[in-house]
Amino acid sequence: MPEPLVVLEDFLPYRLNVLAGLTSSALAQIYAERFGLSIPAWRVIVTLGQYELRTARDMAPDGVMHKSTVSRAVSALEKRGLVVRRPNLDDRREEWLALTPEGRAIYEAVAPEALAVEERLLSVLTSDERKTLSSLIDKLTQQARSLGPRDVGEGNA
Amino acid sequence: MPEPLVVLEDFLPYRLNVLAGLTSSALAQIYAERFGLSIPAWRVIVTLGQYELRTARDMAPDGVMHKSTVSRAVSALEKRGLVVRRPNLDDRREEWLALTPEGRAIYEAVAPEALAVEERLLSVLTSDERKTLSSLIDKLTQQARSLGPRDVGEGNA
DNA sequence: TGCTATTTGTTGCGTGTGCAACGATTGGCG
DNA sequence: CGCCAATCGTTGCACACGCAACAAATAGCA
Repeated sequence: MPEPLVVLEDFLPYRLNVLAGLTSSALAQIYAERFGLSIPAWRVIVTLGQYELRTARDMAPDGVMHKSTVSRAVSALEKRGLVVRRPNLDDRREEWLALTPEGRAIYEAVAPEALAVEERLLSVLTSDERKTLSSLIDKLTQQARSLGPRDVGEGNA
Repeated sequence: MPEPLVVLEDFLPYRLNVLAGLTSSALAQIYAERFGLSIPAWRVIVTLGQYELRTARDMAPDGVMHKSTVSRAVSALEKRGLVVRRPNLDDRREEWLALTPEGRAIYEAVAPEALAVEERLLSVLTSDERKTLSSLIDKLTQQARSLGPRDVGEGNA
């Protein structure tokens, strides 16, 4: 009898989570089944492919990943010989991270597939719509950061 | 030296996950700290507040939540006296679920706060932008479903 | 210099999640 | 009717995550 106060399927955080979850699981399947990578590992790989040399903390700008998550992902990648650590002699608290040749090979194999999934997703949008979407995501993300300045981790709704 | 194949901060699945994670953690804080609800529990509560009478499987349309997640959330809510189960005599495999008065009270307390968070998020968008966003999310969600027809769970990128 | 606070990264712990297997019930079809 | 497949929901298991505490190193400041 009582009219609904919230309609879940119209609730923005819920819808964002459903969409993010769908895209993530599509990608995670590739990362895992094809390359044995977790999502944190993928993020480390792609960051090192992008920046060549980074510290563990740089992997999680704004606390998108928890530092313990990064630590374990890096350990796993190092054990597989995909990433190497080098001491930073200027600040021995941190370490420089870099891809090994094997790591780079995986990066060069995964990246195109990830981009292909992204492109298949975006294929239903026009060029203008993509720009609009990007702008809207930026606005919302910025606003969300200003509201809850805590760590993110994964996310539901 | 090698140019990046993927720029993570431009990668749509990543950005979607960051945004979804930020909004989720803002909401989860309210659910948990203020009402002792997990996110699956919140979804059950809001669904029952919306539909009055549902089965456990209805809580997870399209497999947005795993059925085991729903099962445990319902058990916890029943133990707290917020939800009741009734056998469905027409099909004794499933059970009808409904909010108790206490459950409804919590629903009526949480829902406005959740909507307030949503409104604060959306406050940076114009009315037209909100409609556009909604449309874009729908298009992408539909496309994402057509690509990977598996369960969702949470989601990263 | 010396002392405290801060930062980087690791690890133990508790918890929540997905998966797969299962019991119970129902549906489909010969 | 009788049998096998499919569906609803629960639970044991393994695993990943976040949190908090921690060690090591550095920064800030008197």
